[in-house]
Amino acid sequence: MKWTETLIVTQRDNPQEAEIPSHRLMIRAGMMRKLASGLYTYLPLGLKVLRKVEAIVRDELNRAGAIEILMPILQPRNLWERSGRWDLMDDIMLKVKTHQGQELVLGPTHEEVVTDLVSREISSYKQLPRNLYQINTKFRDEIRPRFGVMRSREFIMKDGYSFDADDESADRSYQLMYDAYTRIFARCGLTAMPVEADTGVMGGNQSHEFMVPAETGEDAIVVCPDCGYAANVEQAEIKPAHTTVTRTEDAIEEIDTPEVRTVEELAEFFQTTPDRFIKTLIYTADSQPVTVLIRGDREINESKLRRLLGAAELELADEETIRRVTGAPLGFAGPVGLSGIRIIADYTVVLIESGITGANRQDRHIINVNMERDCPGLEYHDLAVAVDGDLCPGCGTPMKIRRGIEVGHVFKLGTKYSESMGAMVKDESGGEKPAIMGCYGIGISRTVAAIIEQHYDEKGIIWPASVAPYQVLILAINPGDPAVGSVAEELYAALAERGIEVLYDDRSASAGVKFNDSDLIGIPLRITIGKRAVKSGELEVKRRDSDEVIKLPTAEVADWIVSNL
RNA sequence: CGGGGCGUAGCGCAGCCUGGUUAGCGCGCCUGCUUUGGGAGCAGGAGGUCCCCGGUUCGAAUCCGGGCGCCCCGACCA
Repeated sequence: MKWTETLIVTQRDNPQEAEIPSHRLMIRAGMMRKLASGLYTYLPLGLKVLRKVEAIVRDELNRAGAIEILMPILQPRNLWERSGRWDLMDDIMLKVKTHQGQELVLGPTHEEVVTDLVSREISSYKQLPRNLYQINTKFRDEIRPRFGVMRSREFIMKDGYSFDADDESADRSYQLMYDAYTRIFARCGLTAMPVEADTGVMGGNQSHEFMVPAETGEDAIVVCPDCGYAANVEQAEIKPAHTTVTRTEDAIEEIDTPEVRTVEELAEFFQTTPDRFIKTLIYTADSQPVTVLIRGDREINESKLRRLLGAAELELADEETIRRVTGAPLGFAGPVGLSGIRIIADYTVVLIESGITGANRQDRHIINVNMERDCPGLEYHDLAVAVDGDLCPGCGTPMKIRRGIEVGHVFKLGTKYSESMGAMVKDESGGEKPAIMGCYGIGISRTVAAIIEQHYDEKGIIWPASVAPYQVLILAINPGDPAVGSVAEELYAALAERGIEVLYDDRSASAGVKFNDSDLIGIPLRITIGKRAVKSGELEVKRRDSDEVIKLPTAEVADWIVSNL
C-alpha cells in the first residue's frame, strides 16, 4: 500500500483527552478516531491490527476444535427473562424498542442466544462436546468509559461457549481454552498471566482471568512470588496471620465522641492509628441484615462476603436499618452487646489487642475491647481485600499487588444457563441432563491496546511482527527525485510480489516528518531510500525495536526481507 | 450518581477575571518557488454558529441562568 493512497493520518500533538500510552498512541498514529465517549472509528491502520489479532484468535481456536458462528447483536427481551438476567444486568444493558413495541437488547454477551441455539439443535450426548464461538461487537452501557478502547461502550469481543455431557469432559474443554488463550496472547507478543478470578454476574464455579501486567491496568492482582499463586484482588484469599497477642484486661470504658463517625475522624480523636478500630458494617444480604467486622485499616471484600453468605444481592444497609439493628445512627455501631443479628468477623479483628469500636449509642464509642472476652464465639472468616504483604493462601509467603489489564476470561459455568434455557441432552441411559457449560471471552480491541501498553517507547509504537499492520515500511526520502523514486517503486513492487505486507511512504514530506511518523506507527522493518543510497547501491534496513542499521545491496534487499521476517 | 476540570479553525492552546473595532498564536491544510538523512525556508491564501438556548447590556467569546458534550477521581463494572 502506498501512503498517499490510504488514510494514515498522524498527529504531532498528544490528544488532550488521552491519559494512557495506548490511547495516546492509537490516536496519534492514526489507528482510530473518537466519535463520542466510548465509541471509536477504526482507521485502516487500526483495523489491520484488529484483524491480525482476530486471525490469531481464529487460528488457535479452530486448532483447539472450536467452531465459528455468528450470532445477532439484537436479542429479544424474553430470552433474557428466561435466564433471569433481564433485571440483573439492567445496569449495563443498552435497550431499544421497535415500532411495534418489542423490546430488544444490544447484546452485552451471548450466553442466552447460544444456549437457546444449543437447546434447539443439540439433543444427544453423542453431539457433545461442542465449542461454539464468534467474533462480534458487544455493547455495554459502561458507567464510565475510559482509556480509549480499554473500556468502551462498543467493542469487539471473541466469545465462546462449550457444552459437555459430563464434568470430566467439561474440565477438558475448559483446559483446552485455557491453553489456547495462553498461546493466543503469546502469539500477540503479550506477557499475559492467568489469575484466579471472581465469577461475578456470570455465575458458575471457577474462572481465570488473563491479565497483562501494566501500570495503567484497571485491575489489581495479587501475586505470590514464591509458589506462583495469582488472583484478582476481588477473589484473592488471604492466609490469616498468626501473631501471638496479649489482649487487654482493662475494663471496657464508654467515651463521649460527639459527631465522630469515620475511621479517619476516630483516629484523629483518639490520636491513634486505624488498626486499633473494629470497623462495624451493617450489610443487607438478600434483604437480611448482617453485621460484618473488620479492622479499621482494612476493607471488606464484598465478593468474598457475597460468596460466604451465598447472597445474590448484597449492599450496605440504609440508615434506617442501621438504626433498627444497632439502636444508633450511622457511625456508632459496634459488636459488643449487639444481639439479634448474625455477626461475622474478618480474621484481622482477632489480632486487635485493645480495640475501639462503636457503643451502639449516638456519639459514644467504647475502648479497651478484648474480642475474646467481650464477643466470645464469633465466626471468623477471610473477608478482607488483599493488600501488599498479605500472606499467600497456598504457602504463607507475603504477596505482592500488581496492576493488570484483563484481556481474557474463562469460566466454568456449570448448568446455570443450560437449566434456565432448557439446553438438555439425552444421556446413555435415555435420561435428560442439562449440558455442562463453559464460557470464554477475549476482548479483541482491548488486546490491541494492551499490546501497545507493552510495546512502545518515547517515539511511538513498536509492533510485534505478528500483529503489525505492515511488516515493512519503505521510506523514500525524496520520492520526487527520479532515481530515488524508481528504486523505491521497484523495491515496493518486488516485496508486494513476494507477498510481503509493505507500506511505501511516497509522500513528498520532509525527511524528519517521515522518520518521526515511521517511528510513531511502529512498522517492524524500515527501509530508507535516499540519494545516498541510490549512489552507493546499498539500502539501509532498520528494525523498529533496535538501533542497529543493516546495509544491503539494493538487489538483495527483497530476498533478505523474505528470509528475515 | 457524588467531586473536580474543560468546551474558541482539523490538532494543541491564548484571550474571559476587569464586556468595546475585522477573535489571536503554534502546528496542520491550499498555491507558487526553493528545499529534502530526524518534525524545512520564503511569499501568498483558505478555514470560526467562540458548544447550544435564554437573559443582562447601547454592546457578550467574556457577566448571569438553564441545557448538552468531553475528560479526570470516586462509586460502579464479565
